[in-house]
Amino acid sequence: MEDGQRMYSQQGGLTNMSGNVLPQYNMGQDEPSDQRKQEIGDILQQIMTITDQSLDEAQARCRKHTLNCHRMKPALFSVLCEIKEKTVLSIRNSQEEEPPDPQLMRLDNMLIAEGVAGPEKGGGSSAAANATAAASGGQPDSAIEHSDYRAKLAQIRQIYHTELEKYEQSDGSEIKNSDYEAKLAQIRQVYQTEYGKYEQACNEFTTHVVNLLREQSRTRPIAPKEIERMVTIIRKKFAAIEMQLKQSTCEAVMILRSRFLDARRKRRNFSKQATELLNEYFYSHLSNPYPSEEAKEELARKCGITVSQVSNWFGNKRIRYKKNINKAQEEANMYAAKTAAAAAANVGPEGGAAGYNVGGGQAGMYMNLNGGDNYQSSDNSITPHPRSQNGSPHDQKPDDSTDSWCAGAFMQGLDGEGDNYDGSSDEPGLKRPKI
DNA sequence: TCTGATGATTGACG
DNA sequence: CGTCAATCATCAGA
Repeated sequence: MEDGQRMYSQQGGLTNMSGNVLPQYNMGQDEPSDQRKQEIGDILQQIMTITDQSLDEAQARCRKHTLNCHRMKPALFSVLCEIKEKTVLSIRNSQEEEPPDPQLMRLDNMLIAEGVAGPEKGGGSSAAANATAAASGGQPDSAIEHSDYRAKLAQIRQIYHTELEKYEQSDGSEIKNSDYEAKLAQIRQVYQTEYGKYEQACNEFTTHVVNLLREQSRTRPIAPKEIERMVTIIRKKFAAIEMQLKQSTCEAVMILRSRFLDARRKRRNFSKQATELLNEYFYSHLSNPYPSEEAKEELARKCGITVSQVSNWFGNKRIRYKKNINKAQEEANMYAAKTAAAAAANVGPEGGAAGYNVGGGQAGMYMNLNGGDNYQSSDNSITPHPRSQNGSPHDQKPDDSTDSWCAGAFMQGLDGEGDNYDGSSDEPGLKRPKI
């Protein structure tokens, strides 16, 4: 804009950028009269200073009016426009039609792929459309100040980043399956909100500038084309912010995803106390180690883990107990003794090990099963393994899970309260080869 | 570094 | 849907 001021000399002579006089713009007069010279000088002076005057002054309005009504104005105006056409525009015309930023395209593609942006689910496009509608449909005179605009941008950025951090920090250690979708949705929402705000700010500012230019175009040679160009320049400036927003969103999605994938495989041992509690429950319900939903919830609460973790634990425990009964028995012994001791301390000798239906029976039962009665009947064609050998049941696919847990071994009396565990039965033959 | 223990995941089954 | 069985991936102690 300032080039305009430099372009026009006080004498009314017109110079181009290099300062040469342009004779063809001498209004066609060989020798303009002094008065005419004076008039032209006046009007140019007014034109040059008009941008320095504040817009809302009544006085300024008055001056603008007189300027606009000046009889020389149309002629001068067209000349100025022509000059501009030939200088400024031709300079800038060369750098139009830039291809879209490839990085922005990449970001866009990723956001669409992740479902953060895109048409489905009322994505960013609709938010953008809303923002556009709001901005364009709104008052055109919503001329925000320059400082306002900066503050707004800063605000957008800040809000976005605080939100982002909130999501990143919120117990990132444990991301469960359901959480992932929820968090992605949160990111999507933040992104769309912020994108909307960004669009709105951009549009407001653009509108503001356009209005300003239109206003000034009445007194200065500003062509519609130039206004358009200014709009694209503004968009370009704003694009940096857009890029930042998209980049941050992409990062957030990537972080979320990697954390989620990590969390799936990460394994943290339960606390000793939790394991203790679980083991106590397991061994005290060894005849039927299938806790009800309520029991699971109770255990989960006591252990500070989730119900599904309790389920996992019992699933693992059962299968591993069966796989290695010998060892498990030692453990069972331990827990039986422990509880017995605890009970003895609390209640008295008679109440000891009340809950422990385990019984040395297990091992024996298990043996019996394999050795004798009905086990092989259930086991199809496979020849029954002689108990004494460690030929071991580990190859039994159909397994003993037929009617009851662990080959139905512990079914009977074991459940009874009274009987405490006698670790007497030790069956070396039970040892099964490790897989 | 090796190895057993262990929590989590997956596919099959009833 | 809950469970089993196999398997994976990591932890933790030697």
